[in-house]
Amino acid sequence: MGRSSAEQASRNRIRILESASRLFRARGVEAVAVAEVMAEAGLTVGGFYRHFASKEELVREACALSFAQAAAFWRGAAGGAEDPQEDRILTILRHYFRPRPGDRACPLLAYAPHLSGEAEPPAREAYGAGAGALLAEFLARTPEADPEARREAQVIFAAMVGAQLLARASGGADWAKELQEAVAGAAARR
Amino acid sequence: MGRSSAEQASRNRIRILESASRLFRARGVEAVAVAEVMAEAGLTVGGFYRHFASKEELVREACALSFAQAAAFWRGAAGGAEDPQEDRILTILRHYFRPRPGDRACPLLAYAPHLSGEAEPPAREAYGAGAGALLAEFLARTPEADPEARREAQVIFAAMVGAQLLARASGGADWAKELQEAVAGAAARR
DNA sequence: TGTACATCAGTGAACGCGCGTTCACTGATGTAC
DNA sequence: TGTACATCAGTGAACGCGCGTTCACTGATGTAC
Repeated sequence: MGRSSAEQASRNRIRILESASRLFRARGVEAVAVAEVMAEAGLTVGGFYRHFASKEELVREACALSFAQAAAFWRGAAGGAEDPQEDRILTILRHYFRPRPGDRACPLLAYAPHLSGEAEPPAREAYGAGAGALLAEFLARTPEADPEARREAQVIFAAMVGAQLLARASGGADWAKELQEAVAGAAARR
Repeated sequence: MGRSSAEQASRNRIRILESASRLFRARGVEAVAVAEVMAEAGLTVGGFYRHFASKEELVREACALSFAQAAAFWRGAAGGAEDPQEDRILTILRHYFRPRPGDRACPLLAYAPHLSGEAEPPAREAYGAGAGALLAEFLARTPEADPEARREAQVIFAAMVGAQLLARASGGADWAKELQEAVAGAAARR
């Protein structure tokens, strides 16, 4: 196989990013090799560096994509609730805790470990921007003029992430499930 | 250097665990090499396998130790509050968010990434037990007979963990600090 | 108590493996005339 | 439009490095007599 056309090449670039987003969300950044991402995209390792300067750069762009996908999913989930009167935050939260295929796992958790250690600023910024946007999506479902409701929603957002982390890490311990229920209860009771 | 005495050996074993606990909490399990743990304990790599069957086994025991240390620290922090009338959950939470040396970082976050992926059950159980005990320590500071207060404390616990995760991963983004403040506010207002 | 010997904690080098990255090469694409 | 040539997306093997683990060896410790 020789050189690909410019259009084919940019299609491939997108495929690589989509594969990376899926795999990183499913198994985390460290556990996924560049070669695996390329194979998933139907390519071989060598070509990778025609598209990205390093794995770090791939992580940055895949991270941004993952957050964009999650935000779009939240919009769809909250918009498409059966009962339009139902609390939209609660809808998102139910979706969040529902078991789902790994490749749609929450980027908030999936990319965090790789960044908490020794990551460079650009990667942190990609995460910070994406996660901030997701939080904004969440808080947009709360009355503008009510700062108290906003703070409550912030607490619920943080609790949602924390409870999910603990449930995953403990392998679904009972106390972790109890935490999730408490968070869902708080969201319902707002 | 030849064989060490039985007492020296068991002292060394403890030193290895303490080094591992420090390093794992500071930088995470994956980022710390066995050789580094041994060097920190004043030993060399080769001797490691006289004490532990594998790195995984070290992780399990270090994880248990880290949680025990954190629980003891919480007890001390809550017990030693200047104003004995001050809310003890709030005291723990203030401690939790306060910046501190990496080697005292929260095991809830430090060990989670290594387990969320493909860890074996025994490691998950060590985490589940330790984290469950830490949660119990937290909930013990809430009135026994008030199930509503208990649920509130559970939400605050989860929110505390989630807010800290987001603050770390985003590198201290403004929105993350705002989350932390909202959580602290909720704990104060209980 | 003293002596001979087996045990085994700790050493330091080497092995094996996975992974990020590089490189010479291929041949279709794009371009200049 | 056709032709000659440069470009460069993608290939597949190789390199280099870090890390978990193994291994032959050392010599102090522990034990049997």
